Amino acid sequence: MSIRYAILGFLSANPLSGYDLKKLFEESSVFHWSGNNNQVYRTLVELHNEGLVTQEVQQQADYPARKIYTITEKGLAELRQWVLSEPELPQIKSSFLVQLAWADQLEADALDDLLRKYDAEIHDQLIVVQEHKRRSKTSPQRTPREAYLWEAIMDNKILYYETELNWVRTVRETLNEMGKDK
Amino acid sequence: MSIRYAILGFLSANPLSGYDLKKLFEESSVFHWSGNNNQVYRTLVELHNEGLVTQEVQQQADYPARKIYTITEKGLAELRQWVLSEPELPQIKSSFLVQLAWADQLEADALDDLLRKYDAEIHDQLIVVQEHKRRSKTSPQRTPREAYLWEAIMDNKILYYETELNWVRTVRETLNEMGKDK
DNA sequence: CAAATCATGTAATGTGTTACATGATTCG
DNA sequence: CGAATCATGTAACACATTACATGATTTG
Repeated sequence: MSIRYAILGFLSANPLSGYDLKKLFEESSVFHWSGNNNQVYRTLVELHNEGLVTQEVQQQADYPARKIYTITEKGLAELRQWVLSEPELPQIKSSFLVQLAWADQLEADALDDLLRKYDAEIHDQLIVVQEHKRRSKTSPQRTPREAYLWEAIMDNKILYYETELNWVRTVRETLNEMGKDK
Repeated sequence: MSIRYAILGFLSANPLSGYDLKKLFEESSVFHWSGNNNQVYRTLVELHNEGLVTQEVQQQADYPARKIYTITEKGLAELRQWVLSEPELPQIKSSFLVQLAWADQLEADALDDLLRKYDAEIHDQLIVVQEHKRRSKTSPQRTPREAYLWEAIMDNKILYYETELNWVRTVRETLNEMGKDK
């Protein structure tokens, strides 16, 4: 999947500029792109060439001009079609699990330190998404059902981090138990 | 993180050929690379140039020659250092959540269908990793602690899919409840 | 006899990040 | 007065996938 459908999605709620989209991606944890300019601006040019969006230049006094992109009928159709396409499995890249796989060479306390740091990182991130859900600004919320869907998406993230946190704590405890036996 | 540490990790247990590594990546769900030739063979050449592995060509009657790679002291040192490096947050790319975000345009039954398909996919994958854990072939298992670490890694995956499955079922039920009200 | 396996490798393309570049304005 | 914000865009590079290519052997 590429960023194009996420962009079409945002535009289906509101016309936006590249800069707006960039910020939406930066702020969001669900839309996993970093919000780098290169990708956003290039994709908008592509979508424009394909006639999925229209462009309107908005002049502003004392500020750079904004290019406002609006989704077309064709763009809406493409989005609708993609939303109906076969769901894919989430792709998880956990460099931490790879580290753990070869962590047997470490001393007990170095390993515990690693787990402690991972615990802290996950915990921080959990706070971030919980806070995010409370504010829930990214959501268009046009209908009650849409509001629920966005809430469910946030809950998915929260559940993930909660599960991860429980897991790492169990692992730490078990390893410490094992350490005592030696 | 790049594939190089995963390769060094596998080589720290056993000398292997590029083809062996490719298959390990293909079979594994934890090591998230697809096992494409390009990356594996190129990375091995790089590691060889940097002196982190040595290469030995093994001639075989009736089969193509294999290039067996063995990790060097320098390679082991680099691996050890990486294992101690700051753990990173897992990167999750869920195109399904992006689909859901814009799924309010769908009819109730089309949306339910989407959720049902996701449920099925996750369920299948859960079976795969559970089976994987039972066989647990990828693991070198040199010490009891290492055996536990590999088990914990498998459990992490299993917990993830279980949580995901519970989540999608709750979402489906809630949406069906909401549908009745109409 | 077709397909899969063994084993290597390259080409083309997709996807994503960081850093660079510009230039005015506003905020601390 | 330095840093951040607004707003656009490009260059270079990192990481990853699919497909192509070869050629013998084994399995269904």
